[in-house]
Amino acid sequence: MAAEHIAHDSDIAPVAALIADPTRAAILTALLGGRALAAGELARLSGVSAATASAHLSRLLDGRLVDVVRQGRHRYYRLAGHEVAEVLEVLARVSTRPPIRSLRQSRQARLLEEARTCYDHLAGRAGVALFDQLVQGGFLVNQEVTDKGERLLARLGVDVAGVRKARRRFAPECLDWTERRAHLGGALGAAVTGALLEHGWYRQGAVPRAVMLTDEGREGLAALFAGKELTSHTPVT
Amino acid sequence: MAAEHIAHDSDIAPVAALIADPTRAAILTALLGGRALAAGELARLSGVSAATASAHLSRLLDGRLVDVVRQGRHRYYRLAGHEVAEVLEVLARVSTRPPIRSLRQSRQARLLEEARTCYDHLAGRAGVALFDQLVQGGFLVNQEVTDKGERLLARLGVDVAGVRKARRRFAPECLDWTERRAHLGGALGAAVTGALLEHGWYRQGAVPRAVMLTDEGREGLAALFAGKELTSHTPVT
DNA sequence: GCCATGCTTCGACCACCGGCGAAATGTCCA
DNA sequence: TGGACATTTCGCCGGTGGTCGAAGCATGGC
Repeated sequence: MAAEHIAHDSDIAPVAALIADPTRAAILTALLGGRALAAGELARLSGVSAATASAHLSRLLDGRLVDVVRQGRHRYYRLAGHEVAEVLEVLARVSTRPPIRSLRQSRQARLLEEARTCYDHLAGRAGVALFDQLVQGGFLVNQEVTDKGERLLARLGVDVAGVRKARRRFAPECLDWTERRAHLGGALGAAVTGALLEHGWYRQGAVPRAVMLTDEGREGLAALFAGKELTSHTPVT
Repeated sequence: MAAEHIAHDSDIAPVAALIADPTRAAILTALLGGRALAAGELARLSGVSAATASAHLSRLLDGRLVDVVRQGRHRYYRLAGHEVAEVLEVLARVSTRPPIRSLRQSRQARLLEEARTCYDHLAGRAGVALFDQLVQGGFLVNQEVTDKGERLLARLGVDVAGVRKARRRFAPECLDWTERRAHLGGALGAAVTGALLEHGWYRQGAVPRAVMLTDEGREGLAALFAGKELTSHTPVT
C-alpha cells in the first residue's frame, strides 16, 4: 500500500530511463556546463549522427530535462533547471564508485582531488582555482585570452600565438566531477600546465595522475598574479 | 575533449539504467524506508514473480545499489548507502514535475505540504508529526499498537480491535515524498484520520487533498497526548 | 530423512529502443 | 529564387532486456 502510493506520487523510472541511455547521458553531461549547445554540436560531442541526436533531444524535451531556444537555423539546448543538474551530479557521485578500502587508497584519492592532470592539463581543486583566477583577473574572457592575459602568460613562458596554431580546440572549459566546476582545457590548458611543470611549480606525484604544488610554485603563482617580477630561483628551462 | 573526459571519469548511464526499469524502481523506493526487506516481499510489493524479482535484485546487487544480508532461508535486501537514497530522492523531485505557475498554485502546494490526505489517511508534515508522536510516546512500536496506544486511541474514538479485522494491512509505514519520512498508513491510519475529521480537529480544505488543523484540533491533540480529559466542545459524532 | 518454504537459475518468448541513411522541413544568404 | 546548411521526420533493422513457468538449490521444521 505504501509502495503503491509512492509509485503513484512519483514515477522515477521514466526520468531515469531518459538518463539511462549512454548517448543521452553524454548529451546531458555536455550540457552540465550550463551553456546552451546546438543540436549538431551535441551530436558531434556524443558521437552519433544528427538524426540520432535529434531523436534523443526530442525525448529529453518531452521529459522536461532540457529546454530549447530557437535562434535562426540553430536550436540551442540547455538543461531544464538546476534540479536536473543536481540529478546528474548525484548520479555521478554514486557512479564513481569509491572502492576505497585502505588508508593508502584514501590518501591517494585526496591527492587526486586536490590536484591532478586531466590528460595533459591541470584539474582538481587546483585546476579550478587557476581557471577562476584567470577569469576573474580578466586574463581569460569567453574562452579567449585577452591582451592582458597574453602578457601574463608570456611571463610564464607560454607563447599564446604559437599555441593558437595547434590543431585542437584552443581554450575550452573542461568540467571535472570532483569539483563540478570548469577548469582550463585544450591546447592552452596543456601549454600552461606544461609551463607550470617546467618551472617546477608543480611536480608529478607518486600516484599516476596526481601532481603537487611546490613551495616555489606557491610563491611563483602569487608573484605572477600580483604582477611582480618572478623570482630568480624559478628556473625557466 | 571535455566531454570525453567526463564520460571517462563517470558513467552515469549504467546506474540510471538500473533505476530506469519500473520494477526495479519500485523495489528501490520500497527500500527507501530504510528497513531491509526479504526478496519475496519485494516481489510482492513490486507486483512481479519471484523469478523476475530475483533477477532484478541480482542486477541491483551487481550495480552496488543494494546490499544483501542472508538470514536463515531469507535474504534481506536494503539500499547500499545513503548516496543511493539521495539519488532516489532527487530523482523523485524532478519526476514530480512542479507545473507551479500562479501564486494560487504555489499557495495550494504549500497547503498540501503542510497537511493532506494520502488516499484516506493523514500525510504531509502533519502526518509525519503525528506518526512521530505515536512512536516516541510508545503508543506504536514496530508497526503494532501497544496497550498504552490502544487506550490512547480509544479516547480518540478509534476501536483498535475492530480496525484489526479490516482486510488490509494494519499499520504500515507510508513514505511521502515531500517529507521523505514515514507516516501512519493502512487501516489504522485511515481510522485515526477518520476520527480526527469527525472530531472536527481537521477539516477538508478547498484544495482537493488538503486538510487543515483547526483550533479545536490543536487543543484536542495537545490534551490527547498530555493524557488530559478531552474538552467537552469536541463533538464525538 | 522427508517435506515445506524461500530464493535462484534456466530456457524461451516478445516487445521496445537505439542506430543509421534518405528524404522532408526550415532558415539564412546571395 | 536557388543553393547551402541545420535540424527533424521517416522507415527499417538488429540487439538488448524484461517477463514468466518450471526446475534446481538451499535452509528449517518435523
